[in-house]
Amino acid sequence: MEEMNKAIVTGILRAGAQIEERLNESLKAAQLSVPQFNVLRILRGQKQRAVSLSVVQRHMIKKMSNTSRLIDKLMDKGLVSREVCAKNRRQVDICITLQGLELLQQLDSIIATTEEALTKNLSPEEKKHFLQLIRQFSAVPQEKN
Amino acid sequence: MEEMNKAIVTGILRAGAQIEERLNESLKAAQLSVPQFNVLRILRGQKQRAVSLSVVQRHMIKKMSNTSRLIDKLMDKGLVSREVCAKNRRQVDICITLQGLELLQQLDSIIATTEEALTKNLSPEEKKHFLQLIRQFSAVPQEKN
DNA sequence: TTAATATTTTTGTAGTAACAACAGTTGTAG
DNA sequence: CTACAACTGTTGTTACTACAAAAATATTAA
Repeated sequence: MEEMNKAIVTGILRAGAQIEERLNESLKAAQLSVPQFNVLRILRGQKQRAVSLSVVQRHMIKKMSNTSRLIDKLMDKGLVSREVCAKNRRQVDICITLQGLELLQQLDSIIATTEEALTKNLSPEEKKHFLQLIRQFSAVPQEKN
Repeated sequence: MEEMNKAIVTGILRAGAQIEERLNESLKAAQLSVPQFNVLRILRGQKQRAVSLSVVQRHMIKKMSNTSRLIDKLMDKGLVSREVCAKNRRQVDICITLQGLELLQQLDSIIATTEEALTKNLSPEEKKHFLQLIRQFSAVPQEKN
């Protein structure tokens, strides 16, 4: 059983490395790193609403202590905007720009193709089952931070 | 279906991040990073046999272009030895030291516990099935490098 | 043998991440 | 109102990673 646990853990790590590698390739032309791309998608998910840094962090895959500098890079590229929140000046309102939305839209089909290629070894039935299991794996009993 | 592919991909990334986080905690006391730990296990898997850098790289989870410097760190800690290969002086023979083996042995139970905790949401049956699916996910048609 | 090519590892460089310390703003208690 | 604590985000520092170029050795061809 110990062996099985280890095999599962390394299997996930291996699959994750494989995914990151492919995504990196797909994003290279757009000069985006995987975390940057994910932040853009998080912001798009907020439907144009400006959100604070902490909200972005909560949605990120990795905790990432320096999200500030990641946003800096996206700012430099004109993909997001950032301004001090009027209601609480400790916070910053972050928002995806039109240019950011356009870039994402352009990447959508590329990424969809990559994701399809990555999952091609699984049949639709297997995908469904796998998704259920991977979610169960990551499920947290309580606390949803 | 596109949505399902995306959900699977992000699910794996999320699970992977979760695993790395836990492993990092477990290895912190030993001052090892996850890649360093994995290299040590790879070397142990070779049963004391000295192996070249490229062999280590082939077994690593991430390609990692600078394995040299990772090995440097392990050398500094006295966990591995490295010497120029006698038969082909381009290569280096890398070998885990006794001290490295002892450290691994000491970590084995800690890591086993961590891995068990990480997989606790799955029943034995589900683990078996999940392992089969994750392996299928990562399977490569041909080429086994 | 010499030159050209390939293989294996190392190193330079720049970008990215982790951790902790810091600064600015807000809330609360006296 | 002032002082203290809490919250939010930024910055300093150090270490790590990726990519490409370099160095050292081996192999091949002329």
